[in-house]
Amino acid sequence: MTVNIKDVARVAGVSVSTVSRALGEGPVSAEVREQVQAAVRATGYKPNLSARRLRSQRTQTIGLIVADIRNPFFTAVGRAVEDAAYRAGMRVILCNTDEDPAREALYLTLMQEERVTGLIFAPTRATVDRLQADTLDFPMVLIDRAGPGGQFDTVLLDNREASATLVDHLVSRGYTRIGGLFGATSTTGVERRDGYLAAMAARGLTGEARFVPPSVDAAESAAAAWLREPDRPQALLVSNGLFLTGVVKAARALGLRIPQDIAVAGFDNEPWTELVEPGLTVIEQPVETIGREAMALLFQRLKTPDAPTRKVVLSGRCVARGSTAALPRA
Amino acid sequence: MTVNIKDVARVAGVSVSTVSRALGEGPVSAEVREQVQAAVRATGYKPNLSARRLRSQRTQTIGLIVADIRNPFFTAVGRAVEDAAYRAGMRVILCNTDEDPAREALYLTLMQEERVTGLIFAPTRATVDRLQADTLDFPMVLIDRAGPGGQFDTVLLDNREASATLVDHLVSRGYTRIGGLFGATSTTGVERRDGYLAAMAARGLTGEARFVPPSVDAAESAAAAWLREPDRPQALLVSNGLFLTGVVKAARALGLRIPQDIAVAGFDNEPWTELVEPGLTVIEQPVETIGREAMALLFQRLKTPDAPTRKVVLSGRCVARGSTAALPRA
DNA sequence: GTGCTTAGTGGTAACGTTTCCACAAAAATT
DNA sequence: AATTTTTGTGGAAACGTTACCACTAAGCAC
Repeated sequence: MTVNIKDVARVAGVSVSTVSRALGEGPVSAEVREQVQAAVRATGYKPNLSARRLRSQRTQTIGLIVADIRNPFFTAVGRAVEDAAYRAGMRVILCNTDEDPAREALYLTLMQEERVTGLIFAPTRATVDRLQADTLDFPMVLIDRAGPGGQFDTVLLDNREASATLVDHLVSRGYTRIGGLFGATSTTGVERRDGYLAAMAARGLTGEARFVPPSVDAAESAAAAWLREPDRPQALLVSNGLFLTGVVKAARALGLRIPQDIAVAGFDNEPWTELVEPGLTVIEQPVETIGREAMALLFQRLKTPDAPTRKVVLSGRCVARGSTAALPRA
Repeated sequence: MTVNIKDVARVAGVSVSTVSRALGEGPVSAEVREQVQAAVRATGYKPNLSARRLRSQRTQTIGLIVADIRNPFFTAVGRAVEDAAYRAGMRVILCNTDEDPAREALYLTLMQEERVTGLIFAPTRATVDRLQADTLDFPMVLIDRAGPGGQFDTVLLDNREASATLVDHLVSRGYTRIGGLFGATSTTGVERRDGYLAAMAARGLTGEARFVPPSVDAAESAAAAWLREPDRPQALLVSNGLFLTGVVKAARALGLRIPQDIAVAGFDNEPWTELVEPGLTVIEQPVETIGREAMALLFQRLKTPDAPTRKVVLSGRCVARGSTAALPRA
């Protein structure tokens, strides 16, 4: 049926092992290498990666488990991870969990069965505590979300700082009654909540944080309900790009103007946040850096398995726009 | 080192073949199956997928090659493909070509080496003509872009119709000087251009189509240049979601109001197109359907390899918004 | 009771590579 | 010139599965 290394060997008039060496490393005379390459071209030989992986015990595959590739944060990170992987001659297996712990568990065992070289994982709060380094046969790097202290290499945003930056920004523009909308399933949501509450307290203000399931629709209805309340906040701090869409939708639906009726500040500097009037103030996450750094940590770990665990904390950049324009003096 | 099927057999007190049968199909007594499962739990056995694939000659893997997963169209399609694949117990290998023919060729041979069960591919114009069914050892389904007539199963939008719908819509709102911005590397761009020109001609109007490389920045600078010309068009038809971002950016930068100074109609009903004032008129593509349908075609082809090639053409839905509001009578 | 199917099991040969080992010839060292 | 090292090569044993074949014991029809 399909041509294998034996066929190439026969055509080239050399042994199987010589073909293997000619295609990979190993001492082969220039003459023989030429013959082998010619035989490969003549036969249309394509090495079988399953066989190679089985024999060599190196899969050259890395796993990437995220909540939802449609979340623009994960889209960008995923793309960066894949670029880095393919550049290093590795493949990527991508899995979407939709923040469902059952699916996380499923994909985690899939990764074991694939014998991945390494894994990059953005876990929910529910599974993050169950994670045990010693049950895995490969290194794992956590992204976006914090794991149990010091067990895994991690790369994430300084979420407390970022939230505080947004609070400070809002307060400096005159807002005092500021509400916060956070993702319920991730440690990220919790950290951003904490940073928000701490910054509010430091200013002598009391905040109100609400948690919502991670979807545009959930954010929209939560925001709509909140904005209909008689003593609705003057400003909303919104924990991610999906939520931002929902919040702006809700504001529009209620006929509320941004920022006059409700100011908005959030996360993820998507192109459209600049375009929707009057421009949304956001924390820009260094998404490419996060993906690249995660791969770098993974490769480092593979090289030096016993090195101490590293945690890379990156700072976001505050992009101020019209959605948080200064409140007119009362 | 890592536990294999032999270890399980020893612990369960049965033969290797019995373990294999107990975990897969095949006649096994209830009692023995129970023992095997216990042994699997006790040993923490995880089957080695590389070995399984090599021996069974079934990789249960499908390839997905797209231009850029960050293009929201491909993000959504990709997600739908992955859902369908995992539901069928298959994995997905995702590759981004950035519309580069060299990378397309690279990934195509990668797919051969992976011995994928099937491939879903959105090729550039440059490679689409080179594609030969007989050089591939697996079925391939083309998405979004048309291939050489009748050689491959295909699922795509009715691009001519969609463009014509937008033209008709614009004309009915009073616009006559309508320009078109299309992607240079895909047949999609060409088809949308054709539909646009035909519809214009049918109305007795002459159109002007410009092609740009597939990136936000290219679209932005092309649009900016066009809109600075003295006899700039009244309306712009924009061939995809990435371009839309660029065009709106360009209009904003030049201080042009939408639709008073420049009307805009485009493709891809992203959430933000509703939010950016005054709302962008777009053709909504049935992205989930496209992904699911591609997988369905693939499975159908695997079941009946010799069935005639099928081409599924889906209609877009026109979502009219403020960016194409009626022109005041002159 | 004899033959015939079928469920359940074990042994073993693949699947297509890479890697280890042995060995010869050539090259480098003493 | 004798020796050690290096270079290039082939044979064969893995890697961890599944699938094929052979076989026993049990069930069934006559």
